[in-house]
Amino acid sequence: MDIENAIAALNNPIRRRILEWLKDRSNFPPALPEHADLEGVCVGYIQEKAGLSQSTVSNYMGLLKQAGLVTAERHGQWTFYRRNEANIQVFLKAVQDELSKT
Amino acid sequence: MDIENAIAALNNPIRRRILEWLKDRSNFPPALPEHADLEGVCVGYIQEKAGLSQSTVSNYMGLLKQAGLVTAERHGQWTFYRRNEANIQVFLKAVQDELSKT
DNA sequence: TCCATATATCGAAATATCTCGATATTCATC
DNA sequence: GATGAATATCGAGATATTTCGATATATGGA
Repeated sequence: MDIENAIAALNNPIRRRILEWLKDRSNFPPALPEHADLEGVCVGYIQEKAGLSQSTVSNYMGLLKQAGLVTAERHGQWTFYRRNEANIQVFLKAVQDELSKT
Repeated sequence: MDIENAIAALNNPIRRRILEWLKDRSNFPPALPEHADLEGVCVGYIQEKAGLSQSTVSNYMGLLKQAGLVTAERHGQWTFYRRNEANIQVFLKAVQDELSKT
């Protein structure tokens, strides 16, 4: 958990929005039947929702992953991204500890 | 309290460090006798501690102020900056609300 | 009024980020 | 092994940030 990378990754409204969307799978189209049991959302769905180019969204997800805010799992030709809830909490605690006075 | 500006202001290790230093007045040289009753730290002291140019530090403090993380008070030729604890808490709450899942 | 001090603002060069289209890689299917 | 689909990586132009020195502004004192 790198607070430096995490803040940089969060310093962009669309990346923050993606993290919010990923809170709820129902923000995206239903998974394909063969993916019904898998967690996370594929890049294509995120791209469609964000309205940015494929390469930009892939890059964004890479930044979020490098920051530890999401995890990636490959299944066939798809990469499924989902929030890393534990690390997000670690980050929030770290920011709170750094910013709070006492 | 603008979460957008605040994250941008915090996306810099020295600005975050300045906010930490400002938690405790004793991180800086003692105030001049005529300022003994005033809150906050003047730009010169912050500059000295940060080891950056005067214009850079003035710019940094302006960014932190615009983000609502500090307040500025002019007294004579000095500007005294101090943390805006209330807004910092508001910011922390906002980030928590935006990032936390539930 | 003139000068020194503290801070703010300006202009610019170096670097980083954003965002894209093009290309490469990976994997499933025929 | 050729093809198509999903994703990653590359290279580049546009824009933003960093940081500085120089200059402007404000204030207090001789």
